Amino acid sequence: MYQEKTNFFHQIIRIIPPMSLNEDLEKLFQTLAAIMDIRGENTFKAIAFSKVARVLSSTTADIRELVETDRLKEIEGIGPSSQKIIEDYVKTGKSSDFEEVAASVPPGLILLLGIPGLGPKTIAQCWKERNITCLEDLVKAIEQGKLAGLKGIGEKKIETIKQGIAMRESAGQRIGIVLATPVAKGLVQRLRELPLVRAAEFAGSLRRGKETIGDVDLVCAVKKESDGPKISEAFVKFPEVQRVLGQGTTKASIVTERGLQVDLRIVPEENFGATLLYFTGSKDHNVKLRGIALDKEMTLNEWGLYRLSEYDKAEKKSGAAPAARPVASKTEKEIYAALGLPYIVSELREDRGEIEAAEAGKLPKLIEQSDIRGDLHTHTNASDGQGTIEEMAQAALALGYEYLCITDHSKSSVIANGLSVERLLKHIQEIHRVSDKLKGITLLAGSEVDILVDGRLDFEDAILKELDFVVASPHVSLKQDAQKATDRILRAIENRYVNVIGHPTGRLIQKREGLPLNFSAVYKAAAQSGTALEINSSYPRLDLNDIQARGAIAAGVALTIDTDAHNTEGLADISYGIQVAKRAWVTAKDVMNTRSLAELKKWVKKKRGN
DNA sequence: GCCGTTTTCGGCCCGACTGTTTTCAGTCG
Repeated sequence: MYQEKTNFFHQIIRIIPPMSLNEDLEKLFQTLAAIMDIRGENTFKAIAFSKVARVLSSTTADIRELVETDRLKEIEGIGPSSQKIIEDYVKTGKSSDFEEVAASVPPGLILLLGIPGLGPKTIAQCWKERNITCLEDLVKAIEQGKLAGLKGIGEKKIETIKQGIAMRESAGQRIGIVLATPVAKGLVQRLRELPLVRAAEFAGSLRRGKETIGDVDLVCAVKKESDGPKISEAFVKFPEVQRVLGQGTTKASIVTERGLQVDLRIVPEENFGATLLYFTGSKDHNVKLRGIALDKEMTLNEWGLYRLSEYDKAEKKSGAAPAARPVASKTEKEIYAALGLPYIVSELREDRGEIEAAEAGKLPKLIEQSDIRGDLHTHTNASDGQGTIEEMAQAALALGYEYLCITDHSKSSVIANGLSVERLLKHIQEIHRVSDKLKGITLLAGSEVDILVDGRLDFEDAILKELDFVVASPHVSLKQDAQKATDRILRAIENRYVNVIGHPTGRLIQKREGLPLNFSAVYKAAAQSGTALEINSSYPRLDLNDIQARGAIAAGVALTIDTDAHNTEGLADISYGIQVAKRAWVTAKDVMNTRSLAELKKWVKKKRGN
């Protein structure tokens, strides 16, 4: 049933959007969904609009082009109403349909939906019966006791809302995976060491490899239900725990010293796979799986996959598995199999076509860390790194790499102690000298040459020519407009000595937007010239991101996955780049540093044209 | 609002928890 859509998706994926339009429309449809909720319209209207928002946020299709060629309606989830809104917006920069709806609800109410414990029904009630139209009104109403008397709202509810507002105001923003991953892995390790524990994993967006997360979800399996309390008891006493938020027989919730909230669920081992699947998400992925289950007259929940006929008759009590024999529940793999699907790795579970691809037997064989044969973007103490050439080489050797490219900064990066031409030429010799000395690994003499504001490079071609490999990266002037930024990167791509564009946008997660590139043009030039784009694995770069990297490979662009390591430990960050690559559907053949050294050299030579 | 190889109308994923209730509505993930 998804075949046709899948084929279409593969066709349109070749065209890439200017990000801002997609983001604008995403926000518009999110708002529309929120308004539907507050107005109390059919819930499925809101769900339909939020689905449009999500589809737009995760597509690599060029919306403008889809509008021009009248193919918008071919995207699953976009019906006539949404189509009209998108078309109007693309053509005129606004949508009268949207504005009309938006005018029906005070804009301040939409922000209230972000308060935990406060939902659309209550917000609508506050608005209609107490004339509350924004956060300030709400705070005042609570202070003056004006919420009392509303149907279904008692003292406790008001207290919940108050706490929700406070929580939102002090809300720690989302936490980077680079902080959360070690904590989660440490806790999982401790759980596994407990005598009664049969299995433990982290779930949630952390397991899906998202770049930031809200909290950490852990799932832990025990032999029998009655073991739960002991695990819960032990968990809240782990040394990382700073504060205990809640502790029950099947779940516990704590905060670590860095303010990271961790929720633990404890289930019998026969339900472990179902619970892990459920809490790994994404929600949209799970919704689709449940739909498939229903098509097969089964039902999927956090306890397992059950035949509807048996499930309906079974006795159910809260907090325990239903008294029916599941079709599958112990492992995720068994559940997917029972649904007629191959196993889908967690990084793909975003409802971005993975279920349709799985049904069609077209899931890609994703890249693994073990496919990486070398790192092509690393620094030493010659510029702003901390290790010597040899120390970096030994660390790369320990990772099993065949080659390592040393790419210290170029002369304009003064703050980073960038190399002058003279220093660079000596550095090249030194890299080759160390390489000759070492067994088991080859060092390439490279440079991370600055892409200057107008796209010129920081070294002349005559110098670049002396290098084995060139990474060109933007470091300054990262607030250019789209035209200037794109021209700048295109000019660098066209240079025959440039092999990779390093961290192409220069963004920093949660800190800096980066260059607003016209990716469609960048991909085209990169593919035609034989220039790779980098997935920079160091946090908070992760640049390209998952959507951009997926667009790149669909456009036939080669990638590299590098760490930009500034010390020996930094080389291990490759795992984060691999996660981004997996989320981008990247296979080993899409990535240049999975190739042998000979192939890599051949590729460099080809672009140089000699 | 969106969708369709049993449907162009009538469905649309599921359970836990909380608070306000006396059988349920709202919120959340």
